[in-house]
Amino acid sequence: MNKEEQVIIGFRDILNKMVSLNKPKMKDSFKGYKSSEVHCIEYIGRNVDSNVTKLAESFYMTRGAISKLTKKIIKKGIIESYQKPDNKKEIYFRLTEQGKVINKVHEELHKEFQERDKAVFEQVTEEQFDIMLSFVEKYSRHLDAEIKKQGVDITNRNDFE
Amino acid sequence: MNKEEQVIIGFRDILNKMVSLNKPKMKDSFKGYKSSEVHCIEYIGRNVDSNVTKLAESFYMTRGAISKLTKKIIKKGIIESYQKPDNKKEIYFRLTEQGKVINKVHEELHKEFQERDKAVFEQVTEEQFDIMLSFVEKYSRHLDAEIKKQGVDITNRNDFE
DNA sequence: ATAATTATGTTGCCAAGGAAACATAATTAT
DNA sequence: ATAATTATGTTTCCTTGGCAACATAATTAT
Repeated sequence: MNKEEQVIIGFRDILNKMVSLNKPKMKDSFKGYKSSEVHCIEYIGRNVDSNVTKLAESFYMTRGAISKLTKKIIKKGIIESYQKPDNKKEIYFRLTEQGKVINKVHEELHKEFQERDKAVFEQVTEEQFDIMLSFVEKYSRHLDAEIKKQGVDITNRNDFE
Repeated sequence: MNKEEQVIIGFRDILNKMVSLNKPKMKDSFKGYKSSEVHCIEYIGRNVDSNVTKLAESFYMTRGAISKLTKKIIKKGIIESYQKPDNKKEIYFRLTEQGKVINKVHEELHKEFQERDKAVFEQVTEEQFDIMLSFVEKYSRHLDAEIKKQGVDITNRNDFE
């Protein structure tokens, strides 16, 4: 296996391991809420005027799936939808008070995860971070260009190559 | 967003974009076979004495899911199972002739993907690769240790934090 | 030797999410 | 101004895969 593959597969494994580790904790902290729901809350908490399309693009999921997910958490009273007077098409989401509480807990958990992995990141120098970020940006832009070239819809599930 | 997050989220996006790009190509090349099936074929082609458990660990999926998946592609005649005389418990898989053909096509496709992204990787120096690989290895080992510490089962789905 | 534990694989049930068809609003072309 | 195209969101149908209970084989403890 060459180094290109090693980097990609290495990061895929890291991401999978992080999920394996974080999911049970998430479950404990958010009795009654699914992790997908919590992610949704997180995104809506961070981004004003979130809508189905933006969520779908960010999560690499279909609009259909997001539509169902948001409907479910609206019913639970965690988020609410609203529209703007000059646009009858787009439907935006924001957190309810209850949602803000959950988001707070989630942020705490995030800090706990960062704390857990601090030892690893402390060993990484600024320069090394920049090298990785530069690679990420270049590769991401390259893939964006290819996606555009081939007219692909990126809103699909993540099960990796 | 700090650099730690940027690196992780950046790689997550890259992986998702790669899937978005590769999936349609896979579909075209393997009419009748799902991408999950092709991955399974690839793994079995590369690793002798593959079994349900090893596949599950490699794909971060449950044994149950792999059990169903392998049963399906056995029915299609792409792989076959066998056992060893001294072990009545473990069931191994190998490619059939038909499976080998598919695997060949898949390898070609892989080369095509590498060719597509060559421009990006050519810009990465050996030293930069090593920095990324060193990070990947350290982080991976750290997560392994945490997983062990918490007694987590890693065979679960990949939908990222 | 026997019992308890662990490893491996399978099955049924259920939830999550993709695909595609659809409805409606907004934008662009003519 | 009108038609065609594009963007956004929803719904139905179906597949995938997790979960948990289970069966059986192998290993370890007693």
